[in-house]
Amino acid sequence: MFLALANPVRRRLLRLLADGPRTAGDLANQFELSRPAIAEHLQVLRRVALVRDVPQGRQRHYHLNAEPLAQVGEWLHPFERFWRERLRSFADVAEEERS
Amino acid sequence: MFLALANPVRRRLLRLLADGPRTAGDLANQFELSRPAIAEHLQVLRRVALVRDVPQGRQRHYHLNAEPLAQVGEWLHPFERFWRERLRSFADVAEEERS
DNA sequence: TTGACATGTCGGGAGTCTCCGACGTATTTT
DNA sequence: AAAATACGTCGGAGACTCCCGACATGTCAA
Repeated sequence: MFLALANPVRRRLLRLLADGPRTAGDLANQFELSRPAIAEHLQVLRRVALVRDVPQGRQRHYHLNAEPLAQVGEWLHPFERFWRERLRSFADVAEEERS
Repeated sequence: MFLALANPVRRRLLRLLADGPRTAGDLANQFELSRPAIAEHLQVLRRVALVRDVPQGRQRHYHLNAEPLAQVGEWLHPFERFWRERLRSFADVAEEERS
């Protein structure tokens, strides 16, 4: 999961798919990389269920399945208070200065 | 950043530090790994500013600096709607079934 | 000052990641 | 049926990750 997100190409793939489904070749054309490289990245994303593929004729439409990302959100949650607290205290200071 | 979180040992280090500062040796004792291994993980976390170290005598106290994690939250944000929508529609279905 | 202690860093081995060209497979077109 | 298209996967090269034992550095205690 975190490992799948550790690669910038895969993160960009996910962002692209957030705008709607795309074919494998279409996705590959968005990068400087070779088509096999993208195919392998898509395989990684498929393994952690972040994308699903729907064969359609000789093409293959990939679409996002963002739900597993919720796990990341859950992991992140206990830490949120740290930067939110910091933001709140910053706001408080601003508040104080205004009065 | 994402790369730093890609390792389970480093994620566990961060969770440990969320409860308060600890010395390097103390942290190392929480793992089956050798002390040098932990020292290197801490170096990675230091490089992305997720931890800070405060030398104190011959020990070194590490403490969490969670702010860079906000970047992860920001990256995640555009995807949140996907699973939140799904959760809402699930709730709607439950609501419907009850009536 | 000498010895013990807490820690960082180096060298190197085993495994993994990332990438590519080449090849195999299924589907559509001619 | 044959050629073209859209893919996936394989073999292998190069870089990187993770780990450890050994060593270096700095600090406190006797």
